[in-house]
Amino acid sequence: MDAETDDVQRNKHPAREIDPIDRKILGVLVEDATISYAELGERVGLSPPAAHERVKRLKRSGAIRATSAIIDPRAVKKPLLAFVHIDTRGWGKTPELMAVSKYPEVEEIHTVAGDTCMLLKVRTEDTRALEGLLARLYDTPGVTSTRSYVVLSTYLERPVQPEITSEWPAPKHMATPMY
Amino acid sequence: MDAETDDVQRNKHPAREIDPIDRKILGVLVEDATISYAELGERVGLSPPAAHERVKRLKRSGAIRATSAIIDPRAVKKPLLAFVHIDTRGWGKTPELMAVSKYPEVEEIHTVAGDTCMLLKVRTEDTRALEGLLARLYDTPGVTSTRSYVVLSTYLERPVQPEITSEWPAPKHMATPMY
DNA sequence: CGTTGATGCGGAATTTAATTCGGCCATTAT
DNA sequence: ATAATGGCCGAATTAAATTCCGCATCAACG
Repeated sequence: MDAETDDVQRNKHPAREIDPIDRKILGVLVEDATISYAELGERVGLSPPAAHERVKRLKRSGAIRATSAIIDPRAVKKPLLAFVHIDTRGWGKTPELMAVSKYPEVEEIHTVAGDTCMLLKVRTEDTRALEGLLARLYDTPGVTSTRSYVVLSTYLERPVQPEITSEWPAPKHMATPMY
Repeated sequence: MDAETDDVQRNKHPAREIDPIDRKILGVLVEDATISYAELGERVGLSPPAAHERVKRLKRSGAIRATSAIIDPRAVKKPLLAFVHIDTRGWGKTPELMAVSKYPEVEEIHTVAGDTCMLLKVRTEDTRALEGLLARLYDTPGVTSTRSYVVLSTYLERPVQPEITSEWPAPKHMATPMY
């Protein structure tokens, strides 16, 4: 079982390497998921049915996990963005800690190495609601400390997860690391 | 000029409060942006044209900022997720710092209060590429120190920004803060 | 080499959905 | 009271998604 099968596949069908056209398609769909296949084909140089088939394959293979509307947080009254680092006893994913994922304020939960065990991305109506969330976290068995980073302003928040690039940008500085 | 006009409006048209049906629509669209208006209307209790008009309005008002395909980071060879905290001299948004937003590895840039000035969410192919990015950051004038949190595993990553709830979940613990 | 099978493509046809239109009802302002 | 507005529905029209073939390319295989 090679890396491809183990990684991307895992969840789904028979992989098949992502080619440059696929990357273009992904790039377009990240910007607008409701584009017509006619225009998508236009932009990537394919006929509408061909573009359609590519997209179907990308969905089947799991490369496209979902399509989603990007909501303005202010419109749903959750303008406050914060990152919360949590230290826990034992570093385990206990049921109590997992229950945190059911809080609607919590947008992401990751575990990271080092002192900080968990890292949350949360959105709330205001600092008062953030404090309420922190209170609930401290009530959660296993939580020993938290540190919050309240976002003052956001310069960049790309439409979605990874940035798609057709040609790989040469990381110029990588040739001369300085540490 | 009231808060609504100042906040949500700003970018766009004549606001008009988001009602429970709008919230339901947003919730559905966050889960799947390519659903047909027929089914959307079905789920929120409207006819297809009515649902269509609601969505158009939500887009015009800016509540729906965009639609996007959610890509599996492994499919585009960027399986490594990390959060990078950056301390800078002077706390200013200099052109050099803003140029960081052009790095394709960088998915989000926020400024936060406290010692840490900037907070980045980045995805790279591997730790080597992350180091390359850090090297570039250290080359950026104004950067004094960085701290990286490499994500070991992700428990939750909701399809998109804020969690949409039709009825507000009562924050039980908020009545008894403990600090 | 020639053959076979599989894959990806484009054009045309068909089915389905998006969009427009007109009229109705409720709420609000005059 | 009544006019005006906004939001909805059902029907009609337009546009797009999806299916259906036939063709070309490539690779494995005889």
